[in-house]
Amino acid sequence: MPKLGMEPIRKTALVKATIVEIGRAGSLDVTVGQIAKRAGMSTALAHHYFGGKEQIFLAAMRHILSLYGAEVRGALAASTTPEARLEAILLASFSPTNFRREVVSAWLNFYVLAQTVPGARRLLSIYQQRLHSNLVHELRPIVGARATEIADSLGALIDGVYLREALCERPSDGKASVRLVQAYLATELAINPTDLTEKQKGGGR
Amino acid sequence: MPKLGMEPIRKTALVKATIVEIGRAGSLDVTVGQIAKRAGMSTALAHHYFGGKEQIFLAAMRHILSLYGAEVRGALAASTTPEARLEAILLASFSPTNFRREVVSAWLNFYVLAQTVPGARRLLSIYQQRLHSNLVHELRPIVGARATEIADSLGALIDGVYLREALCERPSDGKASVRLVQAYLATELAINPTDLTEKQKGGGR
DNA sequence: TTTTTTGTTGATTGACGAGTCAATAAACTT
DNA sequence: AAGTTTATTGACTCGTCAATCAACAAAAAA
Repeated sequence: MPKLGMEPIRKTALVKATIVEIGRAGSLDVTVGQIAKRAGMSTALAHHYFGGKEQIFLAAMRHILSLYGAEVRGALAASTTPEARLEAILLASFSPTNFRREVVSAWLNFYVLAQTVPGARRLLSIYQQRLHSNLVHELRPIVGARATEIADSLGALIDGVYLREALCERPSDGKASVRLVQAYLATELAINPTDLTEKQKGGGR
Repeated sequence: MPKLGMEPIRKTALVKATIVEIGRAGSLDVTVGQIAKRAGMSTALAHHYFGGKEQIFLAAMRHILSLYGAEVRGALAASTTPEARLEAILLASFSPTNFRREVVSAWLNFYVLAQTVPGARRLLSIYQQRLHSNLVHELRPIVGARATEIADSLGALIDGVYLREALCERPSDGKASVRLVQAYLATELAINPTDLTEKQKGGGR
């Protein structure tokens, strides 16, 4: 039955299966056999297309990251004001696509993977840098010099929310998470004008 | 050479070795052999005292958690005002003891462990609850009803900072982390009066 | 039609690792 | 002194799993 052009199909099947299996297992202790089985093929074929387990993992990570990236890009393109664009980034981060249980679990495990596999670390660094620069870009016009600082906090906060989501047994609640992060952001933005006004009035308190 | 009363000595040696090894490996893929070797004994002895790998891991987790707990308790006892006690909690969270590379890495991996091992999950839940209630207790007199909400954010933020610390290759910088979290806290506390005033003026959004 | 490329798998290899066991030895009890 | 408890380990079992290989099938190229 060898239809041609199987490679991309099989690869994406494997990648998706990998994410599901990692999500199910809650760890990277997932055998190539499990992944291959879920993807509907033999372990040999998985090795044939990817060469090794590590590369399967990296491909899965790349997939998650690119899904996330695409969603952010789309959301950004649809917004105009910095405020709206900030919200768009948050919304994308906690969208149903990215905030599914398995995905969050996979995400957490990729953090672990990044500790040992340089390739994984590189991917994660890129994601962090992009998030950071996106945030800074939108924050700058609103809060000026404090942009980087706030972006750091926001980044950490988002990661923290992900982390806690991975642990709690309730089904994911993106809404609540967005609200939490938005509340932080609102606070941070709300205090800024005050701060500025006070400074203009001449009174650094 | 069988001196008596070895059990506690060997157990703590194993626990410490476990944390070191997990920190070094950056994952839970650590063999009992590695742990035992670092602790200066045979694998058989490790099994003899703990019964199995999982129990060694749990003991290590309990150890980290109790270290952290002790430090928080001590810091709390030495402070009086809610503000000082809040700061004390942060300081303890990022103290050199708890914010060492290996410990942070172990911490991250315990999050992963908690996904699959109920015992680990229980331990982590206890930690989270305690942190949360500690924070709420100190926040309540300052921010009233917003206490739980802020405590949630703070908890997530702390975890997030830990997460990022585990990844970045620079040596741990507790100072900077405390500063980041404190900045958030300061913002949150600073805006509170304003918020109240606005609400009293009639604008619940 | 032969040949080559692409797809596919069952079976095998080789390594590694958790947990067990039997054996040895020193201390403590009676 | 004989027996019991505690400490300790080398050697072994048993399972698992990543990776490889040889072989087969079908489409494409020659």
